[in-house]
Amino acid sequence: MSIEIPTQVVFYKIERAIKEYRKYAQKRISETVSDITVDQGLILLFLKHYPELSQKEIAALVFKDNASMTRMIDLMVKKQYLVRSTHSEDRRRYNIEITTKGKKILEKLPPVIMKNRTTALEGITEEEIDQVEKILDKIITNCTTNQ
Amino acid sequence: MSIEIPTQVVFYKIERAIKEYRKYAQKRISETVSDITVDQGLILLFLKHYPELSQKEIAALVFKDNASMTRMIDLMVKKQYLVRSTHSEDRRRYNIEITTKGKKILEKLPPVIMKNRTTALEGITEEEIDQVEKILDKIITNCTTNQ
DNA sequence: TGTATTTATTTGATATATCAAATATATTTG
DNA sequence: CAAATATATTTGATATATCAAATAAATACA
Repeated sequence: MSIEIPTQVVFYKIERAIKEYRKYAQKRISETVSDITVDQGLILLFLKHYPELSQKEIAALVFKDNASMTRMIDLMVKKQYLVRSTHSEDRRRYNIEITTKGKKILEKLPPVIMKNRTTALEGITEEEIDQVEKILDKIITNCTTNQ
Repeated sequence: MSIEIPTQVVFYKIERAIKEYRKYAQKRISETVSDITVDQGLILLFLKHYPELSQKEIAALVFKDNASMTRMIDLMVKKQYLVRSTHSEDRRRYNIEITTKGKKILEKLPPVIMKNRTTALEGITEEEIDQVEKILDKIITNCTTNQ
C-alpha cells in the first residue's frame, strides 16, 4: 500500500502553521516581557477572565495534561507570577491567584498579543477564517468521536 | 487594551485540531505497531523516500530542533529501527539506514496512516482542503517573513 | 598553506509531554 | 455509618523542546 509522503498532507501544513505562529509569537513576547512563555501567558489570561479555574480546568483550556499543569504552575509560583492557596470548599484543589508581579505582566501582554494575531492574519479575510474554523471543527469532531 | 480570550481565536482552534489529530493517530498506531510514536513513524517514512537525508534535514522536515533530532535518532538506534554509519564524503554527518526491524514497522504503517487521514478528513471536500491550505500558507508566510 | 569561518552534530541545562501509579479528599452506595 | 468509588493533584520515569555552548570536520580566503 502506497501513501503520500507527509509533506503533501494537510496535517503537515496545520502543524507547520501553528509552529511558525508559536515561534513568531514567542519571539515578539520575549522582546517585550522577560521570562514568560506563550503558554504561561495563556494561563495568566485565562485566570484573569475566570479566576475560579482549577488546575485541571486550566489544563483542559490550554490542551495540556494535568501532570504538566502541576509543573507549569509550580514554576509560575516559583517565579512569583501566581500563588496557590487552599480552596475553602474542596480541599483537594487550590485557589490560584495572580500576584502583583503576574498582573504587571498581564498589563504588557495584550498589545503584543493583538499585534501578533494581526500580523499573522494579514491578508486573510473574516470569511476565510470562518471557513478554516468550520473545517477544523470537522477534523476535531472526526478525531474525537471516532475514538 | 482589551483582547479576545484565546478560545475565540483561530490559532486556538488550529492548535486543538492538530493535537486531537495527533492523539487520535497515536492511538490507532499504537493499536497496530508497538512502541513507535507518530514522529518516529514520520522519520521512517521520510528516510524511506529520501535515504540520503542528514539529521539536520530530517529535523527540518518534521519541524524539530537539531538537538531533539539527535536524541530521537539516538533512541531509534537504541530500539534498533535505525543504524548510523559514517558518511564517506562528509565526516561531520552520518548515513542513517533503516534496519530490518525498522522496515517491518514501515510495512505496517501505511494502512494505519491512510485510515487515520481518511477518518480525520471525513466529510471534508478536496476544495475545502485546498482552501485551508491556501490560508495556512498565508499564515506561514506572515509569520516567517515578518521575523 | 595556514587561519578564519561555516556547518553538522552533540551536550548540558531547563521546561514541557505523557503515562501510570500514588495521595488525599469528596461523594456515592449498601 | 462504613466501604467503595470518584475526583484533584502530585510524583516518577522517560521522551521531547529549546537555547546556548562545545566539538569536529569542511570550506573559504588571505
